[in-house]
Amino acid sequence: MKYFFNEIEKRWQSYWAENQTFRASNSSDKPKYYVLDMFPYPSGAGLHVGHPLGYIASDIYARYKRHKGFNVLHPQGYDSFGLPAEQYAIQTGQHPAITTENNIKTYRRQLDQIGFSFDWSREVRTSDPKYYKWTQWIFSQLFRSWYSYDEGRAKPVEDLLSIFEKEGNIRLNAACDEDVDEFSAMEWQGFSSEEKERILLKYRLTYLAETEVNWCPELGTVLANDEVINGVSERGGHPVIRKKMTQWSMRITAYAERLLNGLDTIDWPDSLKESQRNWIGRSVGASVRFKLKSYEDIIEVFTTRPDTLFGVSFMTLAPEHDLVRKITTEEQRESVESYIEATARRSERDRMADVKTISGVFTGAYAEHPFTKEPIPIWIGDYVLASYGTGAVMAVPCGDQRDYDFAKHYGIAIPNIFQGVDISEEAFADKENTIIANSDFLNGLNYEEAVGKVIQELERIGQGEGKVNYRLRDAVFSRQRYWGEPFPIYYVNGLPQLIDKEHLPLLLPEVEKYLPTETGEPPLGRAKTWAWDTRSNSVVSNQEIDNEFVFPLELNTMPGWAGSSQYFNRYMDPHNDEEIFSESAIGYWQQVDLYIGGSEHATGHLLYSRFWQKFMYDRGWVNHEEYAKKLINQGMILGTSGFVHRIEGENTFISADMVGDNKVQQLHADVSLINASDELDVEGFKSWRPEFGSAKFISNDDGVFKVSREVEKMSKSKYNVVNPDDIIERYGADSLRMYEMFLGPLEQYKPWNTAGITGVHSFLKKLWKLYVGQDGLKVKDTGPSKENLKTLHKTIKKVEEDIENFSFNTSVSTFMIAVNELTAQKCDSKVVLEPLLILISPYAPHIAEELWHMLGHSGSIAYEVFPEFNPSFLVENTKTYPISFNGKMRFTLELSLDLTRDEIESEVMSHERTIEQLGGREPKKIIVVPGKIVNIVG
RNA sequence: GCGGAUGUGGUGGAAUUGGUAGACACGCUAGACUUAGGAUCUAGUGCCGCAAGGCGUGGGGGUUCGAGUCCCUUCAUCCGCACCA
Repeated sequence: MKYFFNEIEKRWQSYWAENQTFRASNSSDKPKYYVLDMFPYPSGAGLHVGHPLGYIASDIYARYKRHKGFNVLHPQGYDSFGLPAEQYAIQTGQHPAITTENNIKTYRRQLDQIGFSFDWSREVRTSDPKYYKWTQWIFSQLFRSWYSYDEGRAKPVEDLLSIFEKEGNIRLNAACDEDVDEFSAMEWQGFSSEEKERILLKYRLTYLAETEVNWCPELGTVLANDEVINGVSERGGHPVIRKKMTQWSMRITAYAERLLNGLDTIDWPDSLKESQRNWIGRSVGASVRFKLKSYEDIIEVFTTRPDTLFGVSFMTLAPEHDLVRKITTEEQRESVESYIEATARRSERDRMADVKTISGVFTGAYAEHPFTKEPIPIWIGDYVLASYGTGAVMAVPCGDQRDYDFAKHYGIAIPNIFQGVDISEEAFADKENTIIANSDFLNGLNYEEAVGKVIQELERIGQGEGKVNYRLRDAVFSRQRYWGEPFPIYYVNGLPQLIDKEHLPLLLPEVEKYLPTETGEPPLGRAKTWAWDTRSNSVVSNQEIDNEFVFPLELNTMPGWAGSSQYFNRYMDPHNDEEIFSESAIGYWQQVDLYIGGSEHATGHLLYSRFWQKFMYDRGWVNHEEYAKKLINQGMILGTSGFVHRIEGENTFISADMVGDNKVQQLHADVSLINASDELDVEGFKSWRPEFGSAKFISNDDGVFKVSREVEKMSKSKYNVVNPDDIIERYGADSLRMYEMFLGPLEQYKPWNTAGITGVHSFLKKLWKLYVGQDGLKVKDTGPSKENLKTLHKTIKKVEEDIENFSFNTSVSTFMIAVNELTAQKCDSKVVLEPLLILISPYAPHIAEELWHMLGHSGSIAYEVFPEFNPSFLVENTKTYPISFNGKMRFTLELSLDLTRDEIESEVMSHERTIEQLGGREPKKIIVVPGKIVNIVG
């Protein structure tokens, strides 16, 4: 009987579907385990072999945990709102919902044939109204909440109202907009309800604000900071400019400190945590307020070096700073104005790229030093960023290289405030070895002492205090797109009003075109039925807007990360129409135990979702502040592109090893036309690209045409995509699964190389032959040999360790060794071969099910409990051998695992060694040299 | 500039806590059996050398009886952040 993998795999996939084998229950006697994948965006191109890597790893772990007796939740869904479907809609007029539905069908078919153990009964789609109802609900809860710094948590707005009623906002320590004025309880009570609403909006966790945003004219939308890479859009690479717009924002900055501290409590990769720490960008220092010489206004700066306050010789403001125009003197006005204009014209990208040029202009105005009262000239310069700190810096040229360069360039004084340091060539920025001088009350102090002292003095005179500053900005939450969640918001006199939970979801309206309107409004501006009737609480025609009962609805939609920020909790109770999830569901599943996904989401999804989780926690809807205990980043599988070489200016291609001094262009050739020896199928290439049908091809001396190879991201446009369908067709899903794991460590980036798959494929054939001969099943009820058992238990031990450490690649090797050994031993004992199947089934579930079935079992192998590891079979011979070294003799003792502690002890004592270093472990091997125990292995 | 990671055969990669480096697989070499199986089986395969033997984990140094592993230093590659005050 041959191993017909295609037949076997289809049979078991339909068995699992029919029997709902992997359906998880929300109650069980077993302990729970939640294994989560980052759900995919269903793109039109379908899956390539790189996509399932993480899914295979998590599936192995999920199946392993079931074998270990856990009730495993392993769901899957689709992040189905997004730009590509919308752009396709703009081009073709096809509704994004249809595109999305088709793409999902392809994804599901491809996922199914890999044999994942997903519980599809819990599938969620972010574009499904039943799902986005709850995305809208969370938005409304954020709208109804504010953040108390005193209590360190989010609270309902009602609490804020009662504080305002009782004592105004004078003593309030809450996250809010910069421009909130103080008011007393009396004043609050005197405000109109409209004024009250405007003030409340400044405290809500999601709020409307005129913000400077990353506007991408090409995409017609605003992008979040993490969607802008080097000044161009992440998607499409279009230029991005700064623009002021009224937008919804999320007050994520309120959570900056907790997002940072929380990182210490979770088992996530260090590099990813570091990215988030960089992104949050905490720096400790002081806020200092400088009085202006001729105005009432003050300039507030943030500095990490308040100890150098006496070294200030000028100040620099960002050109966009609010006070610039006001304080500029008449003589300087012209040059200041032209500088501001020049800066505005430069894109953020140019500004970043051009770090070396020093530029700035004197405003003519002076500030006053808080202690010496000396005048400090105020400059503007584009090295100061409006978006960081207060957009103003106190310049200390002796202690900061940029300030130093600026001062040198414009001939500003560079006073030295460091004891025994030469600053004639460059600034001295070393905090550790600082002794302050020429600084009045700070003289003789080191960095730490000086910081403490100066902050104390600043506080005393009311011109500053210690401060922690963050790089993290509030997250812009509006997108000028069609294919996203509508905001549950309508406007009365320009003020946002929430639509109640009972009337959600607010469905996405139909539009004729998916482009922005002629007047530049978002696509929802084209919807004819997009007004809110407060009497019927329903959507009605825009024509009915009467400013009394019927009001306009929000035209923006939510960004991609909205739908992905709570999906992991929704899986716990995905069909609940009354609540986002029930208390009992969240109480049972608690949090994600293992989350596997790509590191590209480090500062996007993985930060925003932590933020929402903390908010949900504050309001008591979830019971863990971090939703994912452990996270693993799977490395990308890269493509190996092939390049043909065309001689410049001619329609002649030349074999890669014949190029020599010829000037050539490199062109991508489809990888399916290239064999493992880098030889091109020339005829295939000609018909693949008709324009090259008549081209000449110069082969090498062996008569073959070679291509050159390069490792790149797998992508359609690079013609290096390997489709899993083809691999499965030829080698089977089990081979694909095992090979993807065998390719290398899970976390590593690695190129796909189809050639090596024959190794794991022939392993599966050998495995099959171990159980099945020409006349059928070979397995017998005979007793196992000691050797058989040793192989089995060695394998169990190693594979368990490997899975627990996520070293899936080495366990594939372990299986190969085991099968080779058992084949050599001619093992036919059921006692050995049955548990081996359970061990292999997470990796190659189809062949395991088939053989399990052939062994006479009626149910699925998926819930069989893993065999216990029994170390007594791991008998090693005790070996002693002398090794001579440096004229002295040393010797190694190898003791077997089945010795008791006492036996080991006496063995060691007989060599007159101490036992202290043995610890509590049961050693397998003790290595001893004369005089001391060197090491214990075991 | 700051931070993180990685350097092992022709290739992907193994090597628990410092203990026989190169498991396993690809590829390659030779052979066997057969030519409809994308075969299978046997032997070999780090480098130099006929051999004895020597050399070997990016380079240099150190600790140790012993270093791929620990420490210092240096080089290379990749990733994140960045006129961040």
